[in-house]
Amino acid sequence: MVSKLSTLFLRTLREDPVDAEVASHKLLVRAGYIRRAAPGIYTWLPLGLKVLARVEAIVREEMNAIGAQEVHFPALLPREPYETTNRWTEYGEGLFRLKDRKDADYLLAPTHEEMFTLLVKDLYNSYKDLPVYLYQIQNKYRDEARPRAGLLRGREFIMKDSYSFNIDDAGLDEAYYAHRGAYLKIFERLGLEVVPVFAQAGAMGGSKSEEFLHPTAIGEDTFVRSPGGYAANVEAVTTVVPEDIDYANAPAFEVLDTPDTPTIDTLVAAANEIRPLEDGQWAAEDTLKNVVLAVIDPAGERHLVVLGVPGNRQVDLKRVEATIGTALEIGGEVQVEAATAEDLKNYPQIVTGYLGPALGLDNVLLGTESVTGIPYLVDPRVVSGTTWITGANEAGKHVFGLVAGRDFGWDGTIECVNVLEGDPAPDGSGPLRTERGIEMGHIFQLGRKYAEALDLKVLDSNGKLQVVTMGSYGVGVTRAVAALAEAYHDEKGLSWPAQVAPADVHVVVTGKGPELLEAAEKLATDFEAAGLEVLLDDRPKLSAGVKFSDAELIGVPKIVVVGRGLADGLVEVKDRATGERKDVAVDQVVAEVSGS
RNA sequence: CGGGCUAUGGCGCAGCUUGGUAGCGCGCCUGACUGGGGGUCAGGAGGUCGCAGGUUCAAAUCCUGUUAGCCCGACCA
Repeated sequence: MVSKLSTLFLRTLREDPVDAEVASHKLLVRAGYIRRAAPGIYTWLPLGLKVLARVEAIVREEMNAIGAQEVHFPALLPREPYETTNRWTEYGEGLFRLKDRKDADYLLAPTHEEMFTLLVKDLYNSYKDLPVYLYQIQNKYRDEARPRAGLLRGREFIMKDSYSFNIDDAGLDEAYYAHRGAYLKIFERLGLEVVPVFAQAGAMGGSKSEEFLHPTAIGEDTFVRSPGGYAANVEAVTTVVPEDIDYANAPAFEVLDTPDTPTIDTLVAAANEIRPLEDGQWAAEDTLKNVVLAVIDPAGERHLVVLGVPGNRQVDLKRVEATIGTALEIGGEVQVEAATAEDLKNYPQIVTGYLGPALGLDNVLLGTESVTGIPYLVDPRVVSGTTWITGANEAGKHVFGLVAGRDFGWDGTIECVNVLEGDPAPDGSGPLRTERGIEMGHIFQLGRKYAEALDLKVLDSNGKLQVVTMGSYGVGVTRAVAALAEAYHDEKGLSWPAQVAPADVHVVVTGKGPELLEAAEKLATDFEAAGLEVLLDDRPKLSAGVKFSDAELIGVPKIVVVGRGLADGLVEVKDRATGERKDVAVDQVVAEVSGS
C-alpha cells in the first residue's frame, strides 16, 4: 500500500510536548503516531495504528503457534463475576466502575480471569475437552494513581491476555512453559531484549511466576541479575543468611553520648568521631535501625511492629505487606504504613530517633515478651553474634557493640528490605547487580483459585468432578510499542526495526518539476507491487530539509530520495538506522531495498 | 494520600508584580521568490485567557472557591 503524506492524517511537531518526559512519549507524539485524549489515555493515529497492528500480528502468530485460540470479550462487564472472586472490592480504586440506567454496577475490565473462567465453565465439562488455551488482544482499564511516560503506563492499554485450563498440575506446567517459549519468541521477533525474572507469585495466589523485563534506565521495575544468570524482581529475592558468629570474646556493649544524630548518616559520622575503628571506618551497615510500622488488618485495626534492619538498607513496605500478615498471625490482606505519633502515644519508652531493642537481656524494650509487647522482627542478616550500633532508648544516646543473641533477642526474621548492588545471589551464582526494566510480559501459574471461586469443574476419567487448574499470561501490546520506540530512536527521531515499522520504505521527492514527482510515484507503485508498504512524501512546495527531518522523525527503516540525481538515472537510498546512504540506479532500487 | 509547579489560538511560551479589553515563535491559509537539511518577503485566519463567583467604571491581571494537568514523594531508626 502507498500512503501519500500529502493526504495522510498526520502533523509532525517541531517541539516536544510539554507534558512528555521520556523519549518514546515525546517522539510518538511529535512524529504523529498518538495524541493524548486524557491522562494515560491515547488516541492512535494512522501511523501508530500500523505499528500497533504489526506488533499484534506477531503476538497472534506466536500464540496461534502454541495452539491458543483467539476470542474477544467485552471490556464493559457486570459486577457479579468480580463480586464472586471478591475482586470488585479487592481491586480498590484501581477499578473503573460505572452504573447503567437501572443503577446496576458495571466495570471496565482490568483483566479477564473471571470471564474466561466462566466461559470455559459455560461450554466445557469434561476432562476430554482439556487442555484449552484461550487468548484475546483487548483494551484493559486501570485507574492508575499516576499514569506516566505516555504509553508506558496508561489507564487504557492493550494487552494480550491468555489463560490455560488443565485438569492437573503437570498439564499446567506444560501450558506455562509453552507460553514462556512463545513469549521469548515474541520478544525476539519484535527486537525487544527481555530478561525473564522470578516474581513474587503470592498476591495472585499462584505458585510459579515470571516477569519478562526489558532492561532500560527509564523502567519502573527494579530487578537484579548475577553473572551466573540468576535474575529476579527485587521483591522476590531471598537473602543469603550468614553463619552465626561466636561472641564468646566480644567486648561488652557501651552506651555513648551521640547528640544530634537522628539519622543514620549523622550517627555514622558521630561514631567515627567519638569511637573510631582501628581499621577502617564505621559504615551505615554497622548500625541497626529500628523502624516502627503500623499493620492495618482487614477490620481496620492497627497493630504495631518494629523491624530491625541494617542501617544501609531501606524497608520496602510492599515486601512487608506480602509477608507480615503471616508473621503476626493476622489473616487477610493487610496494609502497612509508618507508625504515627498517635500510634506511639501509649509507649513513652519509645524515643523516636534513638530506638533500640534492648540494653542487655535484663533490659528489653522490644519483642512480644518485653515491656512494650511490640513484636520485634529482624532482617535475616541479623544473626546471633553480629554486633551493632543502635539506639539506646534515650535521646542523644546510642549503644555500641550490642551483640545479637547475647544482648538482645527477636521474635522472628522477615524479608523486608531492599536488595543492594553486590549482594550475593541466593543460588550462589555471584554478586547481584541491580537494573531497571519495563515489564513487558508476565506469566503466572494461577492454580485453582479462580476455578474454585467460580466453580469451574469437569468430570475426570473416573466420572468424578475435578477443579480445573489455570494459568494466566499477559503481554503489554501498547507498552511494547512504547518500549520499541524507547529502544529504537536517536536524536533525530524514531528508527523502527523493519518488522514493526509503519512502512517498509519512505520515498521523498525533493525539488520541483513534474518528472520528479512522476518518477517517485512510479517508484512507489513498484515498491507496492513488490509487496512493500510505502510512505510517499509528495507534499508540494516543502523544502528538502523539512522532508528529510520528517522522514527521520517518522523512522521508516529505508528512505529513498528522488531528486537531483534523477537526471542521471539515480536515486539515493538511505538507511535510517545506520545513516548510510548510496546512489542507486532507478531500475535497481526495488531490488536494493527489498533485498537488504 | 502528601508536597511542589502549572493552566493564555493546533504546539511551545510572554503578558499578571503596578487592572485599561491579548502578544511572540512554530504550525495553518494566500501570493512571490527559493528549491538537497526545518529558507526569505508580504498579506491573512484563528483565542469567552481552565471553570464559577466576587471587587471595580473596567479583570488574563486583584480576591475567594473549584476543577484539571505535570513532576516529586509515599519508611529514615
